[in-house]
Amino acid sequence: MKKHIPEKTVARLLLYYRYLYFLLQQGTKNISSKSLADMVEIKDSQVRKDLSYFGKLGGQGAGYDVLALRDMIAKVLDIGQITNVCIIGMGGLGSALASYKGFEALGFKVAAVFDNAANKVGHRLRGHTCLDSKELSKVVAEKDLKVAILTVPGEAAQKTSIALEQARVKAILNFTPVKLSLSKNIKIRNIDLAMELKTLSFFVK
Amino acid sequence: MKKHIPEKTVARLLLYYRYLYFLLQQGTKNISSKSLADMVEIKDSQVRKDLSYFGKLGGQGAGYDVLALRDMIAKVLDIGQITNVCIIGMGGLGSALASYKGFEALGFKVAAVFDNAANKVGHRLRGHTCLDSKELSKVVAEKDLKVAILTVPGEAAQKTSIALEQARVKAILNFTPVKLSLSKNIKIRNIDLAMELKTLSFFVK
DNA sequence: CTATGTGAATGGATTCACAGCC
DNA sequence: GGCTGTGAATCCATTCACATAG
Repeated sequence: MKKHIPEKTVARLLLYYRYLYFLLQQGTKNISSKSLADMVEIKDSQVRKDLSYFGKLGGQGAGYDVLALRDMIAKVLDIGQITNVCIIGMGGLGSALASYKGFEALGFKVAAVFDNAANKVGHRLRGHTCLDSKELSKVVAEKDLKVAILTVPGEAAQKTSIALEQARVKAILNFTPVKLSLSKNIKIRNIDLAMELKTLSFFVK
Repeated sequence: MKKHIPEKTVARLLLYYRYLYFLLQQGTKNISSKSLADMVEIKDSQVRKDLSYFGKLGGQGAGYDVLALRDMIAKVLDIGQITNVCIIGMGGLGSALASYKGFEALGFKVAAVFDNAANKVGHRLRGHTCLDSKELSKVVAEKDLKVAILTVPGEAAQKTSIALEQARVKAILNFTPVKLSLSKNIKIRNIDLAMELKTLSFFVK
């Protein structure tokens, strides 16, 4: 039971959640750290350590109650709550993410999409009316958006991210290969798809 | 100058490469580990440690030669070589990746795309004729594909990944939220977009 | 006797600090 | 003097191992 939770642990909680969800559907009531660890292909001690950040959850000698554990994780991760997000840059990737089912499944709702190309602004794209990037500040404030997904071309990334910061967004999921320089009040997570592919293929030898 | 190169180092090499490329265009001939580190927002010692895996590259007291360094990284990472990849699952995400410019920029070429839906197979999608997943083995062998991008729905992931293994693919970039169970001869890299978004938004509090 | 919760040990990556070379 | 290359020190995450509760 500590205060600071590592990022890796948060990521694993979600994996646990998915399996617990599945187990519940099957009617499984109880599970040991070992069984859960096997499903995720990690060590049982890792599971216990991760869970220990959140207090005593399992009866000793008896494993964990699946329902209680799932609910605890759901609460910690705010699963069940809807979180509104916006997407800036409706190119191929942005458009795909605008209708990505995986986000919905975790309670994310794409509440606004932006672009600055005249042939996109004002048009329906993947169920959303594309807004002009100029309206970012206004819309972010109106809808109280805290998280943005950045899928603009690299050249526009830094400029757009400054606009996001000014619009008081709290976090950016950055799909551009550009290192964003912003104040550290704003949390950034980078996903560089080409880099992932390159790193993967490097080890194929 | 060691033998085993950490994955994190490989990922950073690509960042260095991008900046070196840019510096060359500017006509910058020489750079210190400190300047390069500042651009990437890491410590200078990290840069030197990463580079030291590949031998002595910088004149001591004199920094690194931009051109030589860029070429070294290009060689290590096979930049300039075309690497053919395939995509399995032409939903929204798969389609977006099929025409993703970032891949091209690093020398990846989408050489085949697959799906098993009757309304997709045989049709042109993003410049590629969608092939039937049944032909995986045949096409992978013909085109000597080593890397696959997996963007099928979660339910189909494990089954499809087995087909990929049988087709002798060497690496999979897995966009499904499913933990693939395969032999360890096959290298897997997981990108769970919803998890990334969830992990990011967890820390917004 | 079983399986948790957690300090202690390990392992890996990052950072420091400085000897060595330009 | 300036800056690299690298062992040593540090930091953080994972794993071990065991006292403890049921």
